[in-house]
Amino acid sequence: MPELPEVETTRRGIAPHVTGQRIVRLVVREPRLRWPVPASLPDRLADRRIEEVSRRAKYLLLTVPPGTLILHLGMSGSLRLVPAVRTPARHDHLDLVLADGLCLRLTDPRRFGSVHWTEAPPADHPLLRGLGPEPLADAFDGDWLYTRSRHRRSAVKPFLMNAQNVVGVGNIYASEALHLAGIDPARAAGRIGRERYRELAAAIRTVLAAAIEAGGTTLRDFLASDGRPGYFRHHLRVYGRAGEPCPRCAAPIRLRVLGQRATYDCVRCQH
DNA sequence: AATCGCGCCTGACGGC
DNA sequence: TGCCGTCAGGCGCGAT
Repeated sequence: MPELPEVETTRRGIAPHVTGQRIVRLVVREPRLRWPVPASLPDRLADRRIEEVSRRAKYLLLTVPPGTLILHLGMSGSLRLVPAVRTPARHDHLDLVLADGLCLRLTDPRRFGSVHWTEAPPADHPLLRGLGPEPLADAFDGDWLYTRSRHRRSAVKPFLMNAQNVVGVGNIYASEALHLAGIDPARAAGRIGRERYRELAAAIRTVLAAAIEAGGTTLRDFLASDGRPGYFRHHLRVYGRAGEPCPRCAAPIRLRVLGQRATYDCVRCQH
């Protein structure tokens, strides 16, 4: 399931191949994604050039003057570069066919992903407008989290997963970062002090950077643009490890449901 | 204003 | 073996 590291892995994988390439055409085989793929999209993209591939939160942004193609991978989506002549498989919903004979192929079994086109600055798009800071950027730190969390009564884990507070921290990395920082995921966000938020912000950066380094986390279906899985799964400290010993104190890892999400923590060393 | 709960969708998995 | 019910999971949205 693509979280920020998986999307960044995808961006890094495709950028060298697609940057500067001319789009021959867009082939839409299945427009029924989370939102319908705009019918006008093929006309807008044909014969245009991809200038840049960037990322905001979990959105991939392809700069294609005069606009921007915005892609979200949902939770089962992946983008791969394949020969345009390769026969598409069942969940290969669209192909961005490039001038060099390859195509960028979007595969998404659950169809929670989406594709958007905007000719305004992408930051103004309704889906991006309200997003919080990038966790790996300077604008994100413990002081920001501390300020944002005052008087919040919700648990810190769903607080972290709220993209208005910080983007890109999904279910896996929220559990991981809270373990690294020694914070109980169920603790009220408003009852955590400034210093602990500084530790938490550092833990988020550490976990995300390490996950990007490992090529993301593959649980079931995430594949990078070259078709290889991510290897961060082997580095996960608590996620998916209920009953196993905590890597820090050896007490058992617990599985709870918090905000309707599976949440893993150590019964002893997170407070 | 903050928070909760729903629904989208498929594949995996467990029970029988 | 095969069928069927259940569930995860990102995230926007409507309800509270």
